Amino acid sequence: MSKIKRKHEDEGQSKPYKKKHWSLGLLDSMTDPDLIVEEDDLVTVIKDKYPKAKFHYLVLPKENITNLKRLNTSNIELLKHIHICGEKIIKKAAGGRNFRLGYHAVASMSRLHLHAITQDFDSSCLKTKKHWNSFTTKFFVDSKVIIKQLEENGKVDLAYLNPSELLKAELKCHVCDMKQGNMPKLKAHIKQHVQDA
DNA sequence: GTTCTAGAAC
DNA sequence: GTTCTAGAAC
Repeated sequence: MSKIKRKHEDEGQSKPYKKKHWSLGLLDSMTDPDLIVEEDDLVTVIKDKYPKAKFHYLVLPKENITNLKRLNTSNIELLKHIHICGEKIIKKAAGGRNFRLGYHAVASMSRLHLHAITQDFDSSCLKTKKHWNSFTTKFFVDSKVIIKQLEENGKVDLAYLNPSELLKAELKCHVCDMKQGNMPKLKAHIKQHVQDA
């Protein structure tokens, strides 16, 4: 089941191939049949291309909303819909498992996306301190917090979190708070919590 | 966001 | 000598 490649379509006499910037990659993923899980008029649900846990999905609006800063009160209903879609897919695919629904305080990839991710963090794609801290510190902002902020302030502003500092924090187990010296040790450590969950 | 790899850390 | 991380990528 190899997927069809289409990278040579710009070869030949036509204008030179101009590669899209990596930060726009989610827009391609949103139309990739291999990644799409569910879809409706408002959102697309895809599998994260580099999942950081056994179950890791992204819920993205079809509307061109770049990031959290672009949100205003008119988007509240959309955010609630995104939340429900995340909840639904994770319960359907990974029913009974612990999971979180949230946004990265500062996302690398364009197009607003909700992470729906189980808390096993059992994945070979989870490699760096930045990965870890982006899902286990306050850098990961619960969807409900975002919605509440939008309702109360009419906008989302997370500057108070000092996001870039959060990513440099010491490695700490998300279950028992035990500090770990490096990523391999952390990954070995969290395996002992799997039975608990 | 990932890949690659130099050089730090062990 | 091997493991691990952090920074460049035109």
